[in-house]
Amino acid sequence: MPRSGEEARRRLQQAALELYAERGFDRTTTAEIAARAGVTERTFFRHFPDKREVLFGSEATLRADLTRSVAAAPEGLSPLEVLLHAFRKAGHILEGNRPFAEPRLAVIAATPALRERDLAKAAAMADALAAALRARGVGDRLAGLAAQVGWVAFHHAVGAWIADSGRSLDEHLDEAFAELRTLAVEMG
Amino acid sequence: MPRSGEEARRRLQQAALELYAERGFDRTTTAEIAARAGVTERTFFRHFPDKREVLFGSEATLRADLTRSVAAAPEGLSPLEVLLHAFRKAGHILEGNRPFAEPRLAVIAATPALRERDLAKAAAMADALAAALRARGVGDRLAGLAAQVGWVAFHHAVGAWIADSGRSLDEHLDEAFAELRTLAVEMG
DNA sequence: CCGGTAGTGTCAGTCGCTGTCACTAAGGCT
DNA sequence: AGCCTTAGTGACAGCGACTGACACTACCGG
Repeated sequence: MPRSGEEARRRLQQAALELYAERGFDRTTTAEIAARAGVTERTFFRHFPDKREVLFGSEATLRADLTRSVAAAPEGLSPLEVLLHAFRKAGHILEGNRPFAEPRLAVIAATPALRERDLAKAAAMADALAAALRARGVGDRLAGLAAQVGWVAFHHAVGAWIADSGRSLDEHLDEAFAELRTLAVEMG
Repeated sequence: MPRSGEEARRRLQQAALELYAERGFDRTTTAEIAARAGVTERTFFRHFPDKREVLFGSEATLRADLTRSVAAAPEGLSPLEVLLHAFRKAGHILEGNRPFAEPRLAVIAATPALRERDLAKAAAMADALAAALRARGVGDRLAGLAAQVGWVAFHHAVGAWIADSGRSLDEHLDEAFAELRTLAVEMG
C-alpha cells in the first residue's frame, strides 16, 4: 500500500512518539513502531537511519531558520547580539509548536540514548551557527566559541521557559544573555 | 584464566583503542576486541556496558578531580574564576597523559557514535561542575549556566592547545576566557 | 583443607540494522 | 488506452551488539 511516502514517514514519527511515551524508548521495538504505522520494519529504516533519529526530523529546518536569521541580522552587531537576534526569531516558531514539542522533550529527557542524540544535534547546530558567523566576517576561532556559548544561553532560556511559562521566551532569552554578561564581567 | 579482573579490563581498553585506530570503530567487532585481549566477548560486556564506553574509563576520575578543585578554590572568586582555577589543575594532569590521550581523541573525532558519547560525558561533567558551584553558594540557575559556559571555554582551549602545542595549555586557557569576556562585554 | 566469592566461558536468544530481490502503485509519454 | 519508468514497499536472510542463565575455576580467608 504505497501512497505518498511522506505520509508513511509522518505516521512512523507519530507512532514512535506515542510508543516511546507509553512504554519507554527501550521497551519498544522498531517492529512495533512499524506495525502501528501500518508498514514493515524495513520501511522504517528506509525513512530513518536509526531508532533515535525518528524524533529529530525537524532539526534541519530549525538549523536553516537560524542560519538564515544570522545572515539577515543587522550590520554592526556583536557576535552574541547577532545570535540573540536569531534566537528570538526561532523562538517564535518554537512557541507555536509547543504542544507537539512537549511530549517529545519529555521522552528525550527520560532516555539517555535520546539525550545523547539530542546533544549531537545541538553540537551540529552550534557548528552551523559558527559557520554563519564566519560568513559575517567573525574571526575563525571566535566564531566557534561565540556559537557554542550563545547556544548554551539559548538552551538555558528554553529550559527556564518550559519551567516558567508565565513569561515569554523573549524575556527568558534576555535574562539568560544578561546573566551571561554578568558572569563574564565578574571575572577579574 | 581469571586473574585479577582489573588486568583484563586494561587489556580490553588497550585492544579496543588499537583496533578502533587500525580499522575504525565500525569495522571492529566486540568479539575481535575480546579475542585480542585474550577473553570472551561476554567478558567484554561484563567490564563495559557497551562498545563505546570502553574508551571513556577515565572520565570519572577527571570529574572527581575537577569537582575537588572547585571545592578547594579560594574564597571570593567569581564562578568563572573558580572554574578557570579548576581547569588549570586538571589541565596539568591532561598535559602529562597527552601521548596516551591523542590517539583516543583522533578515534573519537573520526567516529560519530563516539562523538555522541563524548558529548554526553561532557554534559555530565558540566552537571557535576554546576553541582560543585552550587555547593559553594552560587545561585541555582546561574551555576548551571556558568558550568556549561566554562566547560565550552575549557574545551575550546584544549582544542587550540592540540592544534598549537607550542604554547602551554594554561596560556590557551587564559586566552579562551579572555575571548569569552570580550564577547560578553561587546554586547550592548 | 574447605567454603565462599569473584571472574570467566558457554550457550541461547532478542533486537537493531542492512543487503537483496521481487512486486506494485503513480505519473508521464506516445 | 497501453506502456514504461520510478519511487515506495514487502519479504527474506543475515550480521553484530547486547543480555540472561548456568556451570566452572582460580583465589582468599578461616
